[in-house]
Amino acid sequence: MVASGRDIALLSAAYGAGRTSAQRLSIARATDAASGAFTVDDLACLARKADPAIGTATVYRAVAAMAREGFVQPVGVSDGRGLYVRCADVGHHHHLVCTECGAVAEAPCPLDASVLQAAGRGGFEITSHEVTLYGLCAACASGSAGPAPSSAPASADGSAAR
Amino acid sequence: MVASGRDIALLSAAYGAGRTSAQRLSIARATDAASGAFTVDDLACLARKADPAIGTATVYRAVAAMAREGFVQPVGVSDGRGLYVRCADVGHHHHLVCTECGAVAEAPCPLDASVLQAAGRGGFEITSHEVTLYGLCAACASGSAGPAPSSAPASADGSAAR
DNA sequence: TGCGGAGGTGATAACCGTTCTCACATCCGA
DNA sequence: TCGGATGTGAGAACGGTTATCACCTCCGCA
Repeated sequence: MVASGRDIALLSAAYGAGRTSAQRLSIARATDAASGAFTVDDLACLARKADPAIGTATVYRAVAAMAREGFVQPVGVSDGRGLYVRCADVGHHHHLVCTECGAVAEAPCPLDASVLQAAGRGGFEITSHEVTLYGLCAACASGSAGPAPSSAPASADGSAAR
Repeated sequence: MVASGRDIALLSAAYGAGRTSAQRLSIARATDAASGAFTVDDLACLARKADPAIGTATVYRAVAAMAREGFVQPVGVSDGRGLYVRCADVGHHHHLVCTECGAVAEAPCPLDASVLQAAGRGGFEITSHEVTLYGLCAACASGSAGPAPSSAPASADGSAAR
């Protein structure tokens, strides 16, 4: 495998201290190439452009490893398929999902301790939370409906707050 | 079918103005009997206590109809199975999920307009959002680990905020 | 009360995303 | 160079969900 210093940094960020391989590098690069949210299948297609022999099981294993490292984050389900996003920021944050083109941006946590405490009245002891914001990205909002990818997750799982 | 006035109200809340049936009544009652979050399979088991002949497809159709009416709400995925909760409040609200016993409580929306606007800096126009809070219910928090149902969704989909 | 159409039902097959298994290949430390 | 640990690909299996089809039930109408 031909890996530059940048690739080595990518592999270490994606898989931690585990073993590396050409396939895993292709998959890690595919997460960079993917704009917005992607399914395992999307990732497999992208990775196969670099290495057509990559198996489905390998992609699932790599995604699981990257999720374990926090390099990608699951953000719901689209059409019964798991949806992931590549997280540039490994700290605590949430996601803004464009319902038009599927683009995903990171957002700081909009909740603070007092808000969570108030929400947890009634004896609930809140330990973690999950926030996903849906709307239109700048490009889609300005009317010039951006290039909608074929796999655009119009709604992560249809359960957006009404 | 033997339906009291209360059952009629239940059916109308669950399925809107559509046609009713004994099976749908059993399924609507099962959502009441289910404590916390439930899968379609849980619901089918509960409904079959009243009517053992209810088919799987019927339960899926009924759940889809109830979700359309906002009578139940999807709250993620557990073990690849869709997870739903019965919503007493059809207005805008979110859910507190106990990671110990799977109990679900409703919580008022912890976000206000200014918070959402701040989160949407960068051109994102936020139209809706989804918040799920995880933690321990009063019973579990007090140490007397409540009765954990066999199907307890220890974590809705493992993607709770880190 | 009887009729007819709309729509719900149960059984079952099919679909499809995901996981498991197994033999083999590759990597890395000794 | 060797050997153990671990990644890989192919393909089968699993399991939740959906589609199909013939039949049944409900409801409005005359």
